[in-house]
Amino acid sequence: MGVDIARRTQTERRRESELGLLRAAVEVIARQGVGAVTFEVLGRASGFSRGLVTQRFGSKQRLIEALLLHLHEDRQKALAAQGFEAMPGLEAVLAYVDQCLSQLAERLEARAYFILLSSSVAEGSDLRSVFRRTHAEVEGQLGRWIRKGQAEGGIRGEVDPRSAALMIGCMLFGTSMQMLVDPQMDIAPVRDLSLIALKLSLGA
Amino acid sequence: MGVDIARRTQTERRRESELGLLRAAVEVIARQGVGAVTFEVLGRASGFSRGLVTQRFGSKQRLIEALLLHLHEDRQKALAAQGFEAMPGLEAVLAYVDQCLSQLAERLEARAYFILLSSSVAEGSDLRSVFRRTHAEVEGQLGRWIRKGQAEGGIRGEVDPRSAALMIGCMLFGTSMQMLVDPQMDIAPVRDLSLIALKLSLGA
DNA sequence: AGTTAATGGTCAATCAACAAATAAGTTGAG
DNA sequence: CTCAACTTATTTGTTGATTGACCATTAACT
Repeated sequence: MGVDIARRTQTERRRESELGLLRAAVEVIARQGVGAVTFEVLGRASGFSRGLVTQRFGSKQRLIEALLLHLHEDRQKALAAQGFEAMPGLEAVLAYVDQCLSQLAERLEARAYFILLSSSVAEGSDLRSVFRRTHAEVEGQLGRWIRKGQAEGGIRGEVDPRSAALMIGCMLFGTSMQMLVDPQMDIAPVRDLSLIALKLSLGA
Repeated sequence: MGVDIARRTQTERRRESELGLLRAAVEVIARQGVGAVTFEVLGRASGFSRGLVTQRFGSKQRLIEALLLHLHEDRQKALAAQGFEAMPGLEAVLAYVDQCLSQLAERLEARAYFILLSSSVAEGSDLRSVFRRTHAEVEGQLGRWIRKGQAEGGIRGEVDPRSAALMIGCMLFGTSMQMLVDPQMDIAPVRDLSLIALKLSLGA
């Protein structure tokens, strides 16, 4: 009985290669852009062969869709773990904005997400519908916090939660994009000003 | 001496074909995305042949660069014609924001601009440096208006003009992108809320 | 005639996708 | 327990389609 270090079950192999390919896709996209995503490059970056993507995902298109789903699920999980629900509404909104903007600098996944989003806009691809859904989810969440804030009295009642949520979404979107255009940008003052603007326009 | 309707000088021919190609590029980009921009498609859309782009611009890359320059110059001209300079600072800022957001729905050029921007982010292309410059110009302009507003007393003195300008730029950027992701989006409430937020956070 | 503009044939490179071949893991009969 | 048949995972060879670019030819202007 040798040291069966390398021995894994088929399910494990499958899972590991799938995650490996997704991770590789994130890195390639975040570092070199979607244009660099070829089966060849993906194979090298993942340590597998160029043929595996097709085997696992059927096509490049589907790999990207799977990746997007993966990124979104991760994001939702991270969100749930953050404890925003326990905070007062206004505070939750502000903390969420804060966290989104920080993540972009730190996490390759966040970069990859917005780069994919850019790509879908650039190509007019139907991946946009997926992004519409994920944005709608974010805005739904923001809207609930805003309503909660209104119930608590921390947020003015005249504010329309849907519109405010959408505006906040746009703000986050734009700041994230600007960071991708100009990575040198100092995000702190923009974040601070955005938070102030939100406090003033939402706060009771 | 026949009716020389079609007779043009070489310079005119050159200028017309160049503008025709640029106009075609705008339309293709705005309607079908940058992925659809091939010499073939561009030829058909412009009414010229697929070979002309290479003749006029040398390469696809250079066509895009020329287009970007063209779009930016047009935008600057439109801006100058708008009479923002005569307004009080705060008002100019708000009117500018308003105008940017309206244009996006109306003008193909504005769509094309942001689609190209998305593409440069998606591909990590060095076209981003051009966008950094154009954004810096917009922010410079906004910054001047803000300083003017501070001198006039309409904008609070504590506001840092550079950061505020950058924040406004991000807001515009994000709202524009969101419109490209979801053309069905109702922009009016977002615009109104954004303007309110700006008034509250900048206004004295 | 001479010069400049525009066209369309052609080529080489890139790349996604398919499929046949190989490697790794599983199962069950002896 | 073990090894051979079988299933599943992975690799590698190949192909067809797309497309940017080049260039020789034709058309338009001077």
